[in-house]
Amino acid sequence: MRIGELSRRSGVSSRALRYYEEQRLLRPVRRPSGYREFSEDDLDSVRRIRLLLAAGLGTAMIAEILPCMVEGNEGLAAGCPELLDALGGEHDRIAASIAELESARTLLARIIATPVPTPG
DNA sequence: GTTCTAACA
DNA sequence: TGTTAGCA
Repeated sequence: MRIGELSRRSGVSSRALRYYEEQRLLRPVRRPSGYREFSEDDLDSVRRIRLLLAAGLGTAMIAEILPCMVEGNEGLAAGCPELLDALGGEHDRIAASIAELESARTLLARIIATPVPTPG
């Protein structure tokens, strides 16, 4: 299928799909016309890419993970255990970010709740 | 009309 | 990432 169809079926803009190719997340073949030709599997790939992006992963990491995912599943294939370490690191980074944000929120709430001393 | 690349906002 | 220009 061409980029327009994949875009419609995936709900992802053609601009984004070209970007994913540039980031080597997708490898469509080229027709003699120069048009990209995507496979049915690419539709699943796009869904996974969106899932992984939503999980806060960068395109480089996603490029490594994608080949390790199988069929309709969103889990990792047994073949790439080394990725679990990297993902664990990502998980920890997110946890650290959450902790910082919670701290900031608590501080802000305290500042908001603290009454200004009235002169006198 | 659709897609392509490149470039700008 | 959206949009636009100029092609094929």
